This record gives sequence, C-alpha cells and structure tokens, in this order.
Amino acid sequence: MKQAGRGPRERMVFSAAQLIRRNGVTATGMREVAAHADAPRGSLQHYFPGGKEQLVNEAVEWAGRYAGKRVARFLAELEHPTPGGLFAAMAAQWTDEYAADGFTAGCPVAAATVDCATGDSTRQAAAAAFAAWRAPVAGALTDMGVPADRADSLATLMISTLEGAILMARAERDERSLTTAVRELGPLLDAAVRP
Amino acid sequence: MKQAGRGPRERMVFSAAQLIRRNGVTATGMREVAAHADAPRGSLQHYFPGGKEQLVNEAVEWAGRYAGKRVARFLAELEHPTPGGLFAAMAAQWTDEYAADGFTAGCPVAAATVDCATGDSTRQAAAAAFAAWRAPVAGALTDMGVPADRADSLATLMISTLEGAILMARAERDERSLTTAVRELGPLLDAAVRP
DNA sequence: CGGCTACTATGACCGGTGTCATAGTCGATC
DNA sequence: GATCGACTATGACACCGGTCATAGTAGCCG
Repeated sequence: MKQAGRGPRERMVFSAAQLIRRNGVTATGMREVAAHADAPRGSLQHYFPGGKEQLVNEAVEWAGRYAGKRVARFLAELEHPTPGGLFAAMAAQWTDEYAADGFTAGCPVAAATVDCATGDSTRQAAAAAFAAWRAPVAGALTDMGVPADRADSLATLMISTLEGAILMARAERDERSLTTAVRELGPLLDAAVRP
Repeated sequence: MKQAGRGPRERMVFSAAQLIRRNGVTATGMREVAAHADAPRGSLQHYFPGGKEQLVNEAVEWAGRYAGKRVARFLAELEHPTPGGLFAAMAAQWTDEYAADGFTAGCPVAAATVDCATGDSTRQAAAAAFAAWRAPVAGALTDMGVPADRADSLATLMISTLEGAILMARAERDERSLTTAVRELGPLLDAAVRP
C-alpha cells in the first residue's frame, strides 16, 4: 500500500490501521504508531484529543472506506463481472498479499471487533466499517442481475466467508482456506443472477 | 457453560479461554484469569511455568477440542443429519448465546489468531484448534454422503463462514449475519450429498 | 515588531503488566 | 513427630502503557 505523501494526521491513521491489523488493538501502542508514521509523538494529542480510542476508531473507519472503494476497482478490472468473479477478486487481494509479504496481517476491522478493550465506540466503528463495505458489494450484485432481496444477503455471506477465511489462513499460514472459499462459493454466487 | 468442579488448573484454562474470547489476548491479564477462576495467584507460576504464553496456548487448544467434541453432540441431536442441518446447529449455538448473554464474546481461537502479540506458538495452537474442529466436521460430512474430496473443502468453508459471521454479528450486535449464512449456505451444503 | 495560532518536543505521572523470589501452609509418608 | 513434596501467599521488580503538563518552535497576520 501507499505510504507517506499525505499529511501527518492521515499517515498516523494509516499506520494505526497497519499496526492494528498486524498485532491487534491492545498490543498497538500510541508511541509505536507515531514512530511508524514518522510523526512526532506530540502530534498525537494534538490531532487526536480523544486519545487512543479516537485514533483506533478513525483507523477502523478508514479501513471500511478503503474496502468499499476497493470494490469499485475490482469491478472495473473485470471484463465480464459476475458475483463469483468479484468474490474471487476480493480474495485474490489477500492471497496476493500473503504470497508477497507473508501471513503477518489480517483485517483491521476484525482485529478491532475481537480486541474490544476500548469502549463501545470502537465496536460501532467496526459495524460502520462493515456497512461501508457491504453496501457497494450488494450494489454490485444487483447491477449484475441478482434480485434485490438476495443481494444484501449474499454480500453479507461474501464478507463473512472472506473474513473467516482470512482468519484461518493466518492461523494456518496457508491460503488454502481462501482458495477453497472461492472455489466452493463461486458457483453459488453466480447461480444467483436472475436468468 | 459449566464452571467449577474441576481442579484449579483446568478452571484457570477455562477462565482464560472465557476472558480471551471476551476481551482478546493482550487485554487479558494473568491476575484477572486467576481471579475469574477463583484460583490463587501463586498457582499460576506453579501450573504454568511457561508463563502467559503457555496458559493462552492451552486455552486455545482447549477451545479447539471443545468445538470438535461439540460436533458429535450436534449430530446426535439431529434426527435426519444433513450438512445444512449440522451447519445450522453450529450457528444456533452462537445465536442462542447471543440471545441469552448479549454479544459480549466471540471465538477464542479467532481472538488468539488476531491478537498474536505472543510468540508463534500461539499461532500454531490456533492452527491446531482449527484442525481439531475441522476434522470431525469433515468426517460427519462424509458420513452423510458427501464425496471425500469435497468434505474437507466444505468443512473449511463452514468454519470460515461461521467465524466470519460470528465476527460480524458481534460488531453489529445483530445475529443477522449468522442466520443469513445458514439460509444461504444450507442448500449448497445439502446439495453436496452424493445422490 | 508583537501577538496569535498551529504544531512540536519532552518529561513526568500513575496504573497495570508479566515475572521472579521468598516464605508459608498443608498433607501424606516414613 | 520429622521430612519432603505439592501447592499457596505475598511482595517486589522492572517495564511499558496512555495521558497530562509544560515549554518550545514556526509561520502567518496585523
């Protein structure tokens, strides 16, 4: 992913997401975030007066928006968009990363959901992130001809399965769960397009 | 779930799993585990000379064995066992818990995978737990008539989807993702039984 | 220049962490 | 009863976390 170039505030949010998805929320320190972003430590309390909770929440929301925008890019790259093809592209993002950088990181939204030592606001941020992710997926499905009442369900299923497969792949250090999910779920998704 | 009655060592492992799945690994303290298990603090270093890492690993392994044994019980309770019925039973365990106790806890194996501040041994324990969970599921599928080469894939898919749906349900405080997974994935699973 | 705002720099504080060291208790066995 | 092992109890240690407080700098505007 891209790094510097933006302002220090955006860099810190990005670095927080990066570290959270690698080590978890509680295990990620504020000083660590500042160092990773090459940002001064004093800027933390300036840009994030709400403390760690605010920083974590913004990182999670950022991740949700990022995943949502990513869907549009996947669609643009597909010649003949199908639900199964979209799902394969979403999973491929992870298999590519794992092949390149190792199984060191997961989804920051998942990390924030599991590691909810911070208050309830982080949970809400995670829910918002999932919503910001699911909406474009469901929209893409309807555009492909999936009936409206099933599009949201299938989008939920896609994200659920993807998250679980990411989790399992990390634990096993093997992308098998991701490829399996694509192989088994693809036909089901493609079969949902209105004839 | 059951509590006391066992020896203090087993109680501590159980309490660790309980707290981990609620708050995450890093956010769970050793003193906290001892207090939750009504066990003396001094027993920690006695029973777990390997420190927190050992305790966490044993908790994760315990969770994997628990999930594996649970599969057999689900099968016994089903009159006409089908893949979709098994999956529904696995998901119902979570919807029931969430309806009764609120969305306060997730899967300890997922927590250990995401919150991997502890060394690589915890990751291995998580992988072992997934294996101990997947094996009986795959075995059950073959017993129901699923071809051997697909049984393991579908078991992986079931666990992936379930884990992701648990995650999403917790974030959204809504069991929708779980019920959706059952509804959408059930027919696919049942269709895999050899005719 | 003076003043104001945005941002940076550092150090201190308090609470909590895992771990260690030491001493104490209990119970069985010889 | 004495001895030994298993287990418990408690305090101290070193460390790191987030946060606060205070001072410093840079740049713009009047």
